[in-house]
Amino acid sequence: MGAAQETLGEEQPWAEVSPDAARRLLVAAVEAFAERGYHATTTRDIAGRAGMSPAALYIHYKTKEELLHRISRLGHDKALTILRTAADGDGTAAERLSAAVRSFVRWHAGHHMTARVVQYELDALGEEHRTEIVALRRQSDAAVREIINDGVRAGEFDVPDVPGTTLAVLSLCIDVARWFNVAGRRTPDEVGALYADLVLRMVGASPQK
Amino acid sequence: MGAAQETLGEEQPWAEVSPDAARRLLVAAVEAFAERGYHATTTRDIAGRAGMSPAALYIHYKTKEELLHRISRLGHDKALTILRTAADGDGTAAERLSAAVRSFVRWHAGHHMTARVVQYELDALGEEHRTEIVALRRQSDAAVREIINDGVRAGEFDVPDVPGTTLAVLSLCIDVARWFNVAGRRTPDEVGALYADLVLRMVGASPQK
DNA sequence: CACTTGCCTAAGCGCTTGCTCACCTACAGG
DNA sequence: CCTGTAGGTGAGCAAGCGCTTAGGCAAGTG
Repeated sequence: MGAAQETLGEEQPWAEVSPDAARRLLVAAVEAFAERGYHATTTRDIAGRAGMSPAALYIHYKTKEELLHRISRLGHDKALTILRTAADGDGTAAERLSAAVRSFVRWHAGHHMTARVVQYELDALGEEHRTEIVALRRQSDAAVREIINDGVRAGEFDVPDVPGTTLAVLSLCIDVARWFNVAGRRTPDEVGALYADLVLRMVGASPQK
Repeated sequence: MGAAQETLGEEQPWAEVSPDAARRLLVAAVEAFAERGYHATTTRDIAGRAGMSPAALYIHYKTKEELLHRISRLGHDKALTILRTAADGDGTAAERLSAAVRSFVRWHAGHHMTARVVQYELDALGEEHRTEIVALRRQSDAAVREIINDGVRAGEFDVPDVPGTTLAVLSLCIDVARWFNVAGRRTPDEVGALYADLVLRMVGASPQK
């Protein structure tokens, strides 16, 4: 149901997870965590959604927290890849910032279930796993700050507070996962385009077509 | 500890809650919900923080969910008041939008524990309570949209997509509650000023001092 | 004084939780 | 044919959950 809608997007998700039973459990966990939150989700619920008995979960994952960590890790890897691809691309700073926001937002809207878990269940992770994930987030931050700094140096942007603006841009994009609704009026593409425009205005780039 | 820092802000919080024991429980619940989330917080934890036995909680509140509802209701009332005050104030649309964002963000940063509970534990509420709160949120949305519409009509703003931009502005402000940290480098005032500037850029208002 | 009222606790009930364990089945290799 | 391995189940344990109950104590009122 929910997962099917998400699958319609760009690529087959979680293709890297095997065997099949482990992937089905992980998909079920994403749905459950996104709908009810990590702590409100029971292992029986996850196993049930995957069509298995509660005990089957523990053949593929040591604990419920390991499931969350796997989801969080894969999601953050994807998010970082999106931002780094845009940051390392060709073109002006404005073009790269626009591409970064557009694709980052599109991912958060199109995979809003995964994104919700990835972005809002951070402190349900154990100590070690959380520090690992926080390191990935700092790299995402660096990628965006890099583009904005480039734009300022090139005279394309007018940004008095680069770290603050970087924070605001990422915050704006991430929060899409909270409010985006499949039944809503906007498609992920439309939100991406709108947000790219808004962010260019935030950095004082001359409006582009 | 955490509550003390929050108290340093504008006014004595939760002054409207009485008797004293009920207020202590509510403050304890805000801290606990903000730190660990509603579902991960136990009634024993809340009562313990308030220096009472677990059973004492049920003298003042029927259920744990009623505690969350009270917090959510008071918080949303406060947030709506802030936005309506700014929207109904004097001055140009740019001045009113700037004031709205500045005070709204200042509240989310200064009372980030309360704000976190208010903004991110919505679906832990029961059916009835949630619909009540959602109605308040729609009013907040209307207040901001009102200002932006005024600005467009007056020719002060250049906004192609008013509903979308309204959504983005509110989203940007709300997400402050997620990342704001007391130990961080920025004060609530500074974040408010930064965000007011960014939002004016988003609506294409001519830069003001 | 007796009696009510407001606020609180110790004990614990019924249930659900994350997780385990003994056992089952399908199938591949020798 | 036997045996090892991968992937599954039903039953259930210990712990913790939200919440209730019976009762205690201090202050206010007739």
